[in-house]
Amino acid sequence: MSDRPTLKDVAARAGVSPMTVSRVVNGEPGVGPETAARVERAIRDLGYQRDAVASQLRRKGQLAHTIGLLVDNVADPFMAAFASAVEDVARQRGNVVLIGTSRDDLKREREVIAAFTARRVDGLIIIPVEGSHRFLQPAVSTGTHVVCADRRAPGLDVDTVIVDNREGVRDAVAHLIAHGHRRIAFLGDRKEIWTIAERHAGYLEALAAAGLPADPALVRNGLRHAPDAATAVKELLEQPDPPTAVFAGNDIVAVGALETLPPSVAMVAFGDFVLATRLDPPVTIVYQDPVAIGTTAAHLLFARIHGDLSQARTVVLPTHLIVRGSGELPPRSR
Amino acid sequence: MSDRPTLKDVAARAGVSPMTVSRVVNGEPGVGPETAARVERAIRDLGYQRDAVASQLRRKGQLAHTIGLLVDNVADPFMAAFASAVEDVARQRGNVVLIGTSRDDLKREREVIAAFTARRVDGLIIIPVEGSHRFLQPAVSTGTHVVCADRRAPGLDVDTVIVDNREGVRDAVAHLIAHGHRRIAFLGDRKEIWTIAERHAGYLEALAAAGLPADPALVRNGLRHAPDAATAVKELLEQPDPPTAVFAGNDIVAVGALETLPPSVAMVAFGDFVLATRLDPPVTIVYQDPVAIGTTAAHLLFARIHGDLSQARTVVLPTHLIVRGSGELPPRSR
DNA sequence: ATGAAAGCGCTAACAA
DNA sequence: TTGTTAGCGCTTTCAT
Repeated sequence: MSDRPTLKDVAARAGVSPMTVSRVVNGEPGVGPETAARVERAIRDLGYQRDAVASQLRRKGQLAHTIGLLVDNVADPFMAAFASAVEDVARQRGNVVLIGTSRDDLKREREVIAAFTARRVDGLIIIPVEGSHRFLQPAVSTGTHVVCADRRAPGLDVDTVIVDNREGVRDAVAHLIAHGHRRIAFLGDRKEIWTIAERHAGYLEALAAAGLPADPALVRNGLRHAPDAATAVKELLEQPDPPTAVFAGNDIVAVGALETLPPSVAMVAFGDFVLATRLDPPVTIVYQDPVAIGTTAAHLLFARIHGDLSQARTVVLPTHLIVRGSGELPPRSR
Repeated sequence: MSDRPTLKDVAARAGVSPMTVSRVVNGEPGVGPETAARVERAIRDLGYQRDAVASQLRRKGQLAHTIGLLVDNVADPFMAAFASAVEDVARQRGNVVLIGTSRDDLKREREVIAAFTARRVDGLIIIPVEGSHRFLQPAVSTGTHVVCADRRAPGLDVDTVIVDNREGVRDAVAHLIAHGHRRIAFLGDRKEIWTIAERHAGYLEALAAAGLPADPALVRNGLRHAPDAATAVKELLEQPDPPTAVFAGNDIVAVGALETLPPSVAMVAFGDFVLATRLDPPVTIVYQDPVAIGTTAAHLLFARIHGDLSQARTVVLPTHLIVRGSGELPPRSR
């Protein structure tokens, strides 16, 4: 296990100065073809690879070609697809991606982001957890660009890519109402999460628009994992005057709910999931495109990195109601 | 957008030498409490954060506390769960993770790995694509530790974490045979992928052990996406003497196959997937634990990074046949 | 076309 | 306890 070869080693072997090697490595002009060939040869012989760390240090104001990506949980299908899209764009642009997870914990988010900025990333794409993100301000003002995705971050004036959660849910709940439902349950993850709060608001707006009462007994929040949702559904259906329809606030909740939800109860879910079309009835969803969110966020970030100085903007991507059956069931007393 | 403050800036503000600030930042002894307090203050005032890049450069032989993780595709649920586990262990150990994807392309894999090693990662965890990995040898011999996960890499003598694919499939196909099936189809992803080749081998072994002929017309490989599998199933069932059971070589193929597979045809799938229990019939699977694979790989890597010099070893994790219904259906002519 | 000197931000090694 | 000097591997700047 020897040391990795340096510029100097290559220079010595090729019988030139380190500077000449540097020029060859970086494809800069001003090296004779004969010399260049000799240097190339030495590079290959030694298996030399430029040290990006050292290079970055000297090139002041230069880019690290590294971005940081912070998600809540990579194992979540939505975030996995999102992260995949970000990585793809980054790669096309010759960047590498540092990935980290917050697990819905602001302290952890701060630590991960600190570890990223300590490594001088050029920018960050984050799915922010609840809480103030003012701690990012110093990084932002010293040139680290930040883009928020999926959720807004309060007190942070940066580019943001979201979908219109409120509208998506409003339409979906109106859809259930149009099919005759009056008692519609809302199942959500932690309501501190921005998207969940928005979706809950959309739910309430749809009820209000139809002149229906909002019964708190039909709302269950804080469902983090699938089994939580399964239990919540069971409890909801056991109470007097149970819901005839259920709105699931995200894919994980939907999948959990489906473990205990009888096929006769109508359902619409926010976000798509595998095999939703294969269930009986197939599950009607509010579709959002994680790849589009990731791609858009990445493009915004790279625009900033490459000098875009315009005002921070918010891109709102559309959602689509995809009708498959479960949301069109009539209300049915059980 | 000012420059980020350096050690020197802090030193000037606190009226001490840079070295003293360095000591405070790194929690080293030999600084008077009074001085330390003044330095801390200056650090906070300026919003100073240590530059990990510069620090790493000087501390020769020291660690970057960064590892590289290469998967085929982060959006794949198996790899997402795997990556999540790796990230978790890395974080616990104070490391950050560079993530990259190969998309089943050796050239891309090489490029991503080169980008990682150029940044002096302490180690790599890779799900290798098909092909020689000898290009990693220089990195390995200059101290970059490598662990392979999920698949073996030919010609690379490094720690490897896999499951016993062959045995898992053998048992599953034997299970189908025990339930009376004689014509069992095999649906696989690209057979160049190590796991798929192993699974196919297990399939053939089970048939041979039961004295059944291996009909090539029942084998479909190269199914990369769900729709490919759906089409393959349709074609298989249309041919004369169609299969009465199907073995799906991975979760993606399974989900695709289920789009067109009639409930009367038996099925066992390799790898679990969401809602497998909710289908009719629920899907019998060969379970493998992506989190265990990721955790094990990460532990092996960190052991190496921290000086483990023992011979490269292979950890083989078990699989489990989880009986749910679809694999216990009797053969039925259609 | 090539090289020498200096320095990026930090820390190892050695004073004082 | 504190500071000085040198240098990590590279690139900028300025010479030749």
